[in-house]
Amino acid sequence: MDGGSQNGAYDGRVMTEEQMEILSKQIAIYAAICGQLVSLHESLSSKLPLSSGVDPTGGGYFDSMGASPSTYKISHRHRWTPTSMQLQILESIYEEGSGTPKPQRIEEITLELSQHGQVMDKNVYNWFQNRRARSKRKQPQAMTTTTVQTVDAVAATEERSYGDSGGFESYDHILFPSTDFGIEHLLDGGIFRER
Amino acid sequence: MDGGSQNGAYDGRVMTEEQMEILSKQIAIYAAICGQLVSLHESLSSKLPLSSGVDPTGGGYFDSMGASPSTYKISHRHRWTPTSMQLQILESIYEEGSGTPKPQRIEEITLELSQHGQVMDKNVYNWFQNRRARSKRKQPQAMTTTTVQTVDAVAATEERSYGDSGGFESYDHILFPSTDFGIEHLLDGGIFRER
DNA sequence: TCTCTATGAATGAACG
DNA sequence: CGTTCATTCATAGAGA
Repeated sequence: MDGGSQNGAYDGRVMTEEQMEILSKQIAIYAAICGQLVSLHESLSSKLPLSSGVDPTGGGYFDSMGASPSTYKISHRHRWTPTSMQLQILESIYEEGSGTPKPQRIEEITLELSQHGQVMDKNVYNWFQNRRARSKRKQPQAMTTTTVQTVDAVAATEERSYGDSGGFESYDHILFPSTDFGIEHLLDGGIFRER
Repeated sequence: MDGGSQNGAYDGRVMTEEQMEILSKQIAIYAAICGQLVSLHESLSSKLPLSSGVDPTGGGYFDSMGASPSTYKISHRHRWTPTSMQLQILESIYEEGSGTPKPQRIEEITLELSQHGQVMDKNVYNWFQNRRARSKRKQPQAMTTTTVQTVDAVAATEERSYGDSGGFESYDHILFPSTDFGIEHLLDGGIFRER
């Protein structure tokens, strides 16, 4: 990336660290998703028995399933870490208005999440608990107009436009949204291209 | 694995309805994710990397100032650094016997500290948490100066052992995979575009 | 400059 | 539920 404006002692228009960080995160999620997408594609298009609990990319932190069944020492890599996908789903559900995670609902969510990585009910429960607790503990400390070149206030406009209809409960709801990205472009260019 | 089209003895190179369906599914998921990605971006881009997304507090980040005589860089967000004054106060309070400062107390302390530099209660909270955790870990080990490294080394070793099963344990591994997706393209087209 | 350490911050899990 | 503990990640600053 040429960056261009490298003239001078101070370059202002290249990415800031912050943006870089954000970008990284996005790419991370994007990459993870794409990986799963590919897996899904392979599974489905070859009509393989799509066994439950496909764990392609998202959650490799569990060293359980794998090489030696006899020597599964369940290394103490405790502490479940939600995958990007799982996080998205969880947040969606959280904002779904149902601020109260019903005990039965937990299981449903768990089931859904387990499609993207290993999860237990307890994890989901904890997550919601923490989430709520955390939300409440927000500091009334007013920001002193730090304005780190905050890009847009558009967030307010489009914010959570997806959360109202209870979308992520099952895939049926998101199967055919009004997509109109440059799909062909993407397909042709990168995702589906084999390397 | 290509054939096997069961409905109809027709095996061609064009897409079958089934495949079409699959593709649609994939695209749908992809689209949904991208939508959330944008939301995530909006959340993140306004402030620090709060991976959980919603933190409207806009808790401004700032840089330590005051004590350090020469260099104060206002542009570096991230990581509050307590001034020496603040440190003294904090330590005093810490030793005051109140091993666990109550949440309300935190605010008082924050107020007090803010007289000597910018602080947020979150910072104070974290400080006490870390302080206590740190003390506790040093105690049980009669480490005589050199042992510290040993322990750390062991820990480090154990930590670094992840990634064997495909490696998605932490973001580090998926932040920049060998992606070939035209990132710049995407950026230019949508995510980072201001509107 | 590069590395290593100290420590602020994030968060899953647990306690009352 | 609210609060606290434990573990881990990331980064600023010191040292080589």
